[in-house]
Amino acid sequence: MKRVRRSGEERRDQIARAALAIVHERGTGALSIASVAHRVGVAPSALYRHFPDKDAIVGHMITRLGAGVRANLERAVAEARTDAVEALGAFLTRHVEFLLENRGFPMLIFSDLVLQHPGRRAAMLATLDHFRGTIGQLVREAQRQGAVRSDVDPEAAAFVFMGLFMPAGLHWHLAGGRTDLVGTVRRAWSIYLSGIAVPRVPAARARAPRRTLRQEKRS
Amino acid sequence: MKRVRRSGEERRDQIARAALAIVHERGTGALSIASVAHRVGVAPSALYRHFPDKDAIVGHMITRLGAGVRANLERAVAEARTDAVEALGAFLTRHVEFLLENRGFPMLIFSDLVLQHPGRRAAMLATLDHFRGTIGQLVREAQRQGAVRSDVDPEAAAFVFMGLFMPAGLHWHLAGGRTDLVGTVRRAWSIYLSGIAVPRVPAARARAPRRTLRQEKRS
DNA sequence: TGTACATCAGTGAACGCGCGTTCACTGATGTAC
DNA sequence: TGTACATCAGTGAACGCGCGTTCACTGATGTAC
Repeated sequence: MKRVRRSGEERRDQIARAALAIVHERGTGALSIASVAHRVGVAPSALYRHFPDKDAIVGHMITRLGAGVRANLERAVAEARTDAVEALGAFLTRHVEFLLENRGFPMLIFSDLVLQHPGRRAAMLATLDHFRGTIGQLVREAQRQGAVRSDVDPEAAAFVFMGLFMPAGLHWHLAGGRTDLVGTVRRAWSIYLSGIAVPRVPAARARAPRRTLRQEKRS
Repeated sequence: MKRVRRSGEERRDQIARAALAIVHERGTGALSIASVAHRVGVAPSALYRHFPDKDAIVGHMITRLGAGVRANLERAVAEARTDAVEALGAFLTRHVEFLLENRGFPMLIFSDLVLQHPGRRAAMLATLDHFRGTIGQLVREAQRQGAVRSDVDPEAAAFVFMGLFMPAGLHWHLAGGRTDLVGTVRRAWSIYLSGIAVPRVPAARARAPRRTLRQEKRS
């Protein structure tokens, strides 16, 4: 067999990507040293040159994915200074695109690899709290900007926000990627916006329309 | 060892309940013939007197759970004749209670046991479509009853409805059951209602208030 | 009520299999001289 | 530019382990007489 030698970090990322692809295509139960090695094109024992054990491979995958989610959130916070509602909408789209690029991610979160591993479970809870907290912060910012009703509970609004992509994602996954995930999430976002936005004032007392609040059109 | 003999269907249900408890407590990876048998208090080989193989045990669990969800949905449809919005709210509470009584259920749905099993995956998609379809139907009924705005897309509203308990449930699970799941879902329901309900008419043109539409109070 | 028998839930040893991991060895690559 | 050597990614055989499942056997329970 021809041996192809690769240097450290390049191989580590390649292994993590192969592992995520296997989780997406065949589930976490198919994630074995043998299956990852086969996908990378290497003998199973070769993986131990790059990671101390299987657990470290899973850890590397999750760390990279968590960093991706946090980067998107930070970008949303920066964008929220000008228009918090638009920042929320843009983040939602970006987050769905991120999930589409890392399709094994949701399955990984709900798997034993995370839920039965105390450290990673705690880290996942912290990430979830960070996610909720940031969304809640953006909702408060939107309230300050006058785009979201002041009687809306930002905490609850953050929970509902996370619910905008979860059912659509589950359906998309069960249907084998044959549903319009982006469109479904966009329509859900539209309803969400109606639920939290400052209502349109009666025509007689109308102020100038908000340009930045891009409400979706419904058929 | 003392042998305790049990008749057929009683044992089958006991085995299914033990399996679900193991999934909840230790994850699907810990669901083995040995672990289930140990929990039931029987030798591993004894399970083969009640099920042809492990797959049949998983199938029995899922069938029972699916029937529970469908029963709750049918009850909601019956209740919707008088007040569809109240039926939706009551169903949401009942569904959360059902999840609390069958705590391994969400983990089971997202596991390889369902996702990597073509038949069960198709059945799960059908159940999800049935769920969405029924909720959409209730939203349409609520529109006919004048409680939900006519410009709301019932399909999208059904997706958002499913998102009301998913993030709260995930958070509850990651936090080890130490969050107020029922309260969180109730607050999410409140925001959802604001998003789809017919807006309160200005005081000058106010009609009689709808008694049956119980909107949650926010602090 | 007492006895003989059929039924069938439960048992424990054994199996083949894929798993994660170890380890002595290989040989291509980069570097020092 | 050529040679000797250190480095280290990759190899394949071997390991112990838990898995799902099989199978001949056990013995308590229910029933027929």
